[in-house]
Amino acid sequence: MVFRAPPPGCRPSQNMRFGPILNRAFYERPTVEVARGLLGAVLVHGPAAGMIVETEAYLGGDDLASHSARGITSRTQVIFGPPGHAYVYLIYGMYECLNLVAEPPGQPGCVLIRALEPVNGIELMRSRRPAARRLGDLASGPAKLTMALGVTRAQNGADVTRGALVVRRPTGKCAFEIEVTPRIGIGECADWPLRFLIRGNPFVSRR
DNA sequence: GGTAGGATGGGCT
DNA sequence: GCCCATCCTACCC
Repeated sequence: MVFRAPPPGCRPSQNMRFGPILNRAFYERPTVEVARGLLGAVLVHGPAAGMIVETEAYLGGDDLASHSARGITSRTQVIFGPPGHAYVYLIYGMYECLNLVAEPPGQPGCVLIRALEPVNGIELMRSRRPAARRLGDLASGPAKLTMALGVTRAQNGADVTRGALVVRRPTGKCAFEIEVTPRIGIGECADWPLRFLIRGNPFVSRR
């Protein structure tokens, strides 16, 4: 199967070289700053990689949409731990979603990665995502991208500042505007403006 | 182009 | 027992 070429615009080049790994200090900041800062960065898992084009912030305090809202449990303890770690959870009994923990240790806050623009290892991603018919379907959703990258609950609690699963700065310049909308698929706090996406990027989960 | 409905299991009341 | 931070298929314009 031949994928249609991606449209022109602010695109990462395929087989691009990446910059340095985002370090602990990057994540040890307010969750919204981390969510915005992750846009344009490259999520790498082994040979597969994609540029982050859509994120959502899940806060502490009175954000009742957050899994951390009802306190520390065996599932949510990672969110209260040190920043720069992966929080991966099972959703609808079938799919897995990847978050990156923000805020100082002890303070809850995490960023859901909602969509990637595939960059490297696209054939491998295709083999992991047989249902994807177009390049734009490969990683354009929180569970699609974990399938494409091979991320599972085995990575829950993993340190994303070192190891197989990391986030890197892109090299070179890539200017874009950040669009802000309410988060998708939640009941509580449904109108809070905590979804961030690269404006005009065709690989987001929805417009 | 669009959407209704089903899959499927862990977390929490 | 109910609720999901979802995706895919079938079916209908």
